[in-house]
Amino acid sequence: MDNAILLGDLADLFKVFGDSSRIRILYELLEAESCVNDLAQRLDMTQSAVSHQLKILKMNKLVNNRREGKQIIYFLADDHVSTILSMGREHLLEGR
Amino acid sequence: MDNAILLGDLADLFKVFGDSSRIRILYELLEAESCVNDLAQRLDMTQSAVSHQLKILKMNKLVNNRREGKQIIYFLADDHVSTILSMGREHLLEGR
DNA sequence: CAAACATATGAATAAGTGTTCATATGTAAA
DNA sequence: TTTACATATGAACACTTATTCATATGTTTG
Repeated sequence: MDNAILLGDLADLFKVFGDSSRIRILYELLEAESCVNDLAQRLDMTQSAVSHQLKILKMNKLVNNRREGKQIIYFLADDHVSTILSMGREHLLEGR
Repeated sequence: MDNAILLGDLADLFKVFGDSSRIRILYELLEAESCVNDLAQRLDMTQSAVSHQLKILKMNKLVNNRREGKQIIYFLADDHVSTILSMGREHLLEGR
């Protein structure tokens, strides 16, 4: 058995969380799944910028999507996302 | 009461984890507290590079240090560090 | 106090990255 | 099959950042 994880991969995963635009997208999706334009509007970002970031989130399996008519609905891939975010929050809260 | 966390701060925290040098340092410290030169040797990094990264880890309260004679011993600040690392590992392991 | 050892720091450089702009792809409606 | 809508993509630019090199700070030993 080989449970070993490449530390580089681990760093790459955290790198995804290390951008405030992506964090804000994840938080939005934590509340409700939504399409690209809705995210862009709510976060006051360009449609292009959101799309670029969603691609990165998807590649890292943090979000998934499905087509629904014209639009594409994005949603969180699993609950690791919210767990990881919570751990980060806790660390910040205790460091006050 | 205000439990709110600035999402930018959260991103900044994860940014710290998003570098393989820092992750490797944290993993070494997870096994045993150590001084700068030992880390540099074991990780095959410059003493300067290690020192620079330790400074960032310290600023973010992920590690602490104490002086012991000539050398300065670094160690993990709390167990959030290992918890956060574990969450990341789990996500990677399940995505296979 | 001087020499040796351990760590920290600052400037410079190279590599990586997020956003914007323009445009392409793909889907639904007329 | 045009037209309009929703999203994706690629190139360019500005910005951040990790490492290296040289050197400074601080501690112990002779």
